[in-house]
Amino acid sequence: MADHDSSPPEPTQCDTPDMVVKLIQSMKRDDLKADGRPVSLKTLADYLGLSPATISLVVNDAPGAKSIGAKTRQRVLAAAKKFNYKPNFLARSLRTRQSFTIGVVVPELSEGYFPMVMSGVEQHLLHSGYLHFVVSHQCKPDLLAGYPQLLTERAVDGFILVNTDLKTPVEVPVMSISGHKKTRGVSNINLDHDLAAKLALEHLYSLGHRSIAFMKAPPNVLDSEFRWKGIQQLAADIGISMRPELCIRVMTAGWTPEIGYPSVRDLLAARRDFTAIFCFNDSAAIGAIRAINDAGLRCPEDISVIGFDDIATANFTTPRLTTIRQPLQRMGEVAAQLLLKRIQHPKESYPDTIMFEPELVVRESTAPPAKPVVKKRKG
Amino acid sequence: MADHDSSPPEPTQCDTPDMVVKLIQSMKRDDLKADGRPVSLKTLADYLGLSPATISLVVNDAPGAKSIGAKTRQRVLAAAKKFNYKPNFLARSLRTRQSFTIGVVVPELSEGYFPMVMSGVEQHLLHSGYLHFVVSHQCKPDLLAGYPQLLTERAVDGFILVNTDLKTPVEVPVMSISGHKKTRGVSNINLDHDLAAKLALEHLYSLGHRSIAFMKAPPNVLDSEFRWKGIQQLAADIGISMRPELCIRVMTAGWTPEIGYPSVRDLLAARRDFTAIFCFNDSAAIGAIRAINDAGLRCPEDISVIGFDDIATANFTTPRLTTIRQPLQRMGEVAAQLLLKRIQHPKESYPDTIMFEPELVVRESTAPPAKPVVKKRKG
DNA sequence: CCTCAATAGTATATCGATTTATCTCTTCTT
DNA sequence: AAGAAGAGATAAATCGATATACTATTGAGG
Repeated sequence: MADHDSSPPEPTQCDTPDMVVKLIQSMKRDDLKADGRPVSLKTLADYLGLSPATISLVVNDAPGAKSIGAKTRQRVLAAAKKFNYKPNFLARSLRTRQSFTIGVVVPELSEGYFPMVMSGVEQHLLHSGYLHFVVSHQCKPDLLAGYPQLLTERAVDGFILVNTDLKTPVEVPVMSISGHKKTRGVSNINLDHDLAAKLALEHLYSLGHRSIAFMKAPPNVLDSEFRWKGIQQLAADIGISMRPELCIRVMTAGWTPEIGYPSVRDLLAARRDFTAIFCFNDSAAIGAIRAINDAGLRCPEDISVIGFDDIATANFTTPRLTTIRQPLQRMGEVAAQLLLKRIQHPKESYPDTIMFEPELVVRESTAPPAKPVVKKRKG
Repeated sequence: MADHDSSPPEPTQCDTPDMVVKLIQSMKRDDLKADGRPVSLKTLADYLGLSPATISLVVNDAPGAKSIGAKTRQRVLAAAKKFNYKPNFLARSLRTRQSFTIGVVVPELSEGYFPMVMSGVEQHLLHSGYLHFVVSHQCKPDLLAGYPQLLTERAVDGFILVNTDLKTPVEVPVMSISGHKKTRGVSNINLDHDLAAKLALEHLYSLGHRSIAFMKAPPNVLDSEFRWKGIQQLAADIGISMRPELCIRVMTAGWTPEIGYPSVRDLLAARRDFTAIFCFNDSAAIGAIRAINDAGLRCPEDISVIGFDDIATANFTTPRLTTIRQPLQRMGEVAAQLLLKRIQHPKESYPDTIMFEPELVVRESTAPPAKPVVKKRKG
């Protein structure tokens, strides 16, 4: 009756229903039914004269598939392949309560920092069959409160927060990169800021710098306080005094050079009794160098600059940037990895903090001060 | 019987089932049922003594809700609010065949270019209740082929491609930024590269440059050929000769300064008979300047450099970068906007190309050549 | 009193998969 | 021959919402 050229394998007098005939006849693309919808379990079941349950079991190689004969199994797999059957993700997610989707919350999509973290995150997630939603809250309170909510409604299986604190807890595992807040259900991925301070300050100190300016990050850089504490501690230990007049604090949010520029410009307008400046990230450092140049000074001859992060551009600025490298991509990767572990094995216990080690990358923006200002008096 | 403190409004002898009693009693959070699952239509229906259909109609303010009385409507809305009812996205998407999700495909998550486009995209999508998946194909053929497939399985309502060509067509609307390929169902968002070439070359020409080097983008920068054609055309018009020896072509993929550096370093090692160089993007320009400095030359005194894109860092490098600005954020925004229109009104007809105008941003990296090399002979 | 229309809401099928309990045959055992 | 065991597959409930067709009631009009 049906004059189709390709018949179901093992034709056990399968009474092909109309729909299937149409399917076969209209087959421009093997993966679309006559109505333009993708092939479903049911279509496949009708085609093979089996039940949807059987198909499902075989296709997923589920435990229950043990009871399906080898021959049938082959038939199913062959048909699935022939019609390029792909399970409907929404239907499956609805049933299994797993979306294979992660929510990623970042302050903004800017240069340098976030792309590096994200590329680590993406790399691991994609390997594991997960996709992710990205939202950027711009440090606006309403978005900060709303996005986790929104993502929860979208049924994400977990969160990765980058430099972002949750206002209200969520019901799924959370990884927080540079978050620092100890919360139940949240694992933190942080840098060892004490070590970072040590690397940076000892480097400057060993070059001969004694009068150092510090650019403290704005409050919405959550690492800020920790990095600051590390710096203060170490300055005390080494014997570098942190004169308040030389500690500038950026107050505006953002991860672009625009952040570093005005504060250093203003500082230089007010005073020049320092030989180095420690910036809270590389972008700010680029802004700082620009301000130094604009003030008619040179980096590093007049003022050394050290940055933080080691973004891709750092190695190509003039001068090349000396900086404290954060293994950002790796941190993103580990965040993704641990998150998936926590999602897949929720019962186990997991570390609530994972610490990464920074690394000093010496390039050209730091050098011995031209006229070393040695401060003798201590404490 | 049920001694709960909060009874359903309008107690029309509603025979609260056990479940509801438990619900009320265990109410730590109003939005979770006793079993820890979110409140569903059914829960709400049982609670109010109505049918799920009614709740659905009212909550969605659907056309059919006209037939629901004002009093009932109020009760439903009040209860929905009280229990913080949020429809299950997966269930809804399954039924309505709309995921409110867009797939965004980019080559990589790098500095500069992509974050700017993405922030425009994100801004518009979020406003409209859409989220997006981001995948980066790294210019690898298998990923390039696989990701659109993957995203299709995830039931995205549309695609935004950034500097990416689809290998096989998809069934949903597509916006292609910097794509240039005319395909049915794909709208292109492009820059006017002829104008861009004009702006750049006339700027250099008017400064007195006659011997100009050109850095041609690698093949995986899809704008490459168009920008190149525009440049060649204009060079001919103006009377600037493009000597092949001065046309360098970057072959490796990537959007970091690392791309521009080696080619310019090698060029300078071979010859120095040019006074300006036109780079295919700002990152490459940063790399180029670095190579110029490393060769013991100065920018712009010895060699002027002009970039492309106007990324955030361009205004803070030393020297500040003269560049051709692409309205990247705006392009992302328009892509998102038109995509949603196409998704929501598929029948209408839409432009297959939207052209944006570039803008010349003059900063410090271009200046008159120290010893203008005037070439008199023409064609 | 009957009909028509409007009002208020519900029953039911559906979207496409997953999962568990069950059912039907064989075949083997005793 | 009865019963157990196992193989092979399925029926049916479920996930949570949406959309269409339908019922029941009331009131108005003739």
